[in-house]
Amino acid sequence: MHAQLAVKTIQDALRPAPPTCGQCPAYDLNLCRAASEAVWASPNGTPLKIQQAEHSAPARRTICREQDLHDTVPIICNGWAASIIMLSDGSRQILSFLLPGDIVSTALLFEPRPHCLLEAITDVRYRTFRRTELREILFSNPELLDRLSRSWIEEKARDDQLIVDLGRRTADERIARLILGLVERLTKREMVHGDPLEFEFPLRQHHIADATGLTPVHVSKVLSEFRRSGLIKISERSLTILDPIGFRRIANMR
Amino acid sequence: MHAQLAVKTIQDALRPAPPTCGQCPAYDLNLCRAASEAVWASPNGTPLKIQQAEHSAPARRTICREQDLHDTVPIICNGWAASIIMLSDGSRQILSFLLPGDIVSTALLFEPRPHCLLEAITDVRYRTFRRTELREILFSNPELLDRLSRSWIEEKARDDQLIVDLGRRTADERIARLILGLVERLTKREMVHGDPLEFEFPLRQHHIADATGLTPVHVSKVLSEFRRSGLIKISERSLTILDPIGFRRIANMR
DNA sequence: CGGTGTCTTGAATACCATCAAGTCTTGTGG
DNA sequence: CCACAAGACTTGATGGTATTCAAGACACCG
Repeated sequence: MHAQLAVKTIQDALRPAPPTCGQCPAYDLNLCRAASEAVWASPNGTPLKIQQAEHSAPARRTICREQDLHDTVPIICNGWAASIIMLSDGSRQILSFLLPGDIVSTALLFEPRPHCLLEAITDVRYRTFRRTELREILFSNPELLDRLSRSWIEEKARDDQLIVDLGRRTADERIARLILGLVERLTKREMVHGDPLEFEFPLRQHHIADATGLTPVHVSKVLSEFRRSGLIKISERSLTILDPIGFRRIANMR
Repeated sequence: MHAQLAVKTIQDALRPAPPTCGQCPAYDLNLCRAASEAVWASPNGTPLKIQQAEHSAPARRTICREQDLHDTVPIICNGWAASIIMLSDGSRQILSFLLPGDIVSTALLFEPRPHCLLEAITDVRYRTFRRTELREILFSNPELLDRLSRSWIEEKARDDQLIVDLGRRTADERIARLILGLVERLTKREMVHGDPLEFEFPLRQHHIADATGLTPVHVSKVLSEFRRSGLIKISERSLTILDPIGFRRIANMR
């Protein structure tokens, strides 16, 4: 596999100015914003700004590999990404989809090795912070520590839910729950439009398959069935939930 | 369901003295030990010992429920427990088995609600620390913070592995990997005897089923097949791995 | 224009669940 | 101590869900 890294800071500088953090849909819940705004006391007493760098990766590009060592922690600014574990026979399991404002994994604050592949789904902009600095800042400020602990808890809760979904639910339930989980997270970021619920949906069916432990073929069949039942509509990389009540019923069959 | 809580500190006092922490098989990797030994500065400057209480629960008893609120964090001293998510149709998913020295979940340092059921598998002794105190201590001492971060990372890594196992592996692989994962953790605690590998194995087949997303019936069939192939032996609540190489091959089929 | 990636559909198959019956063990109360 | 009930495990028969295999339609891109 042709896994060229996508650190192209120089080219970025030549492109039209990227949106500022204030336009980030995750502005209010963003660790990145908090860290950027934070000022900390350096060892010699001078207040310092945290160092950061902005990067981008085109859709489908690998952002970092499982065995790479990094002294920086990435946070997604824009676009969708996925953290993925690959098996030797080529099958893949997506651990989580990363949306704007998400820290890739809170565990990265403590260890340099991500243990999973990070892949861009859409074009992605992301920011990296030096691990030691970021950790220092987050732990030295009670309000930031609180914010960190919430994202830690949320990360853990989503892992637990995924375990239950993969262990104990049918294909229909898994897929419906995946979509509703995304709706919830997108809603917090104000990336979902009103009634009926509609939002940008860049996932390919193979992404859904890799996230739900199914095959792309079966995902296709389930989604077709959802459409035939009038539950959802998918077109132009956009998803509409036509029957929220019926759809939630599928997701909560047990 | 008859889920009486098992906090019987008074009765405990009447029983023969429990083994000391020094005899805990997880002594060296134990957060509990570190916390117990730690001394911290109180608001008025006096050094304080952390408060803790010791409890016990008999096998099969619920230790705490998903909706309970606790201002304490439990750490297992002795015996096996499981954290479990229950679905409304009665099916269960075990998120993790808890062994001596394990903190139930690092997320409990930040939130009072466990989100999952905690159940004793064998008779269990456990210790509870006040959340605010424990957090304070762990975060104020760099060596303890390091220890905490390691157990956080390990917890995350095990969650990720479970997700992959449930999403992408067959029944044979899941069961073999569950057992080998336990061997690894028990070995660190010096709870595995030499060659051939043998150890106390208190899990019922329904525990294995709940942990691997299978049915007890199918677990029985797979284990029988493992025995017939001469890979393992189970008797008297004790498990022996007769053919480590063959068994690991099953666990790493992809 | 061929190539690649994406999605769909049908047929055959594998894996695991469900159902059912029976053995054996463990615990409990009379 | 025995009788009985409940839990744990096994085994076989049957069925359903999801996989695998295969072929074709369609869009997009260099």
